Amino acid sequence: MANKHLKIRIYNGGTVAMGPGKAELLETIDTCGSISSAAKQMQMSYRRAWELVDVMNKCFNQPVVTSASGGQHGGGAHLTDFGRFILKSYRDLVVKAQLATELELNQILSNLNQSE
Amino acid sequence: MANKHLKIRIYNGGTVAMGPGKAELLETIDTCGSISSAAKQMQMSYRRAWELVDVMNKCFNQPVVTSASGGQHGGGAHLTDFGRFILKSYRDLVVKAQLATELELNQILSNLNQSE
DNA sequence: TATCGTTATTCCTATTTGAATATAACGATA
DNA sequence: TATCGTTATATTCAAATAGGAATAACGATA
Repeated sequence: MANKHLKIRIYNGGTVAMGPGKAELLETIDTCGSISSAAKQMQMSYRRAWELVDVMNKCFNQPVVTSASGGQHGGGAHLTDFGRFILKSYRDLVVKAQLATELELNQILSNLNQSE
Repeated sequence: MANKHLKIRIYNGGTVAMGPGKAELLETIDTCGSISSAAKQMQMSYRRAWELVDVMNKCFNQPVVTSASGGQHGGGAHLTDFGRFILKSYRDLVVKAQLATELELNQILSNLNQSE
């Protein structure tokens, strides 16, 4: 039953500004301190991780992640306060949505076949 | 600001059982009476519309759409009572989710750049 | 100034997706 | 039984997407 679930994405025009994957990436960058190590931990190419960050930074009116190259450890990336704010808003949004729609969600999920 | 919005999809494993596009298709089939005319109205290929219906019918433990070929007008398709039930559940779910997350949604949407 | 791991970017290829086309089957009706 | 518009399905081709590999730039440190 863990494979039946709800996903919420927030769009800016045709592009996803925030969603499950981007939120997870932000959290992983926060704990890892760099895009590359976050990508490795999430088993995602650096290219893709960087692109997701780029999309977010371009969608919002402030950067959610700042980064620098060079230095002793090659550089790194970290969430901005704004990034933390957006991330928390999204996480809260998902939780509240799940709570508020328990009835309807269950009406749908309980009628799904098993998958995988 | 109409281009900033939230989309909710419900997954059965890796496949989308219900989402904005499938819900709209169900409504259009309901008013049109056939997959082909619904596809035409939504400017979507018949092949794609049929596939979306097929995915839904396979995801759920009962069909959401039944169809028949042949007859005076070539046949047609219509929503089952179960299909109407799932559709209404999804529509209610989306409305309730929006209402319950107004604060967080606005915190995110208000920080998005304009797009298009 | 050489080293290091990371950021940032480009290029090319493989895979996936989507659309268009074609065709058979269907069955109520005239 | 001929007609009709639809369902259902396969095939092919173009387009979009994803992924991998390669490389330059960066800057603190030794």
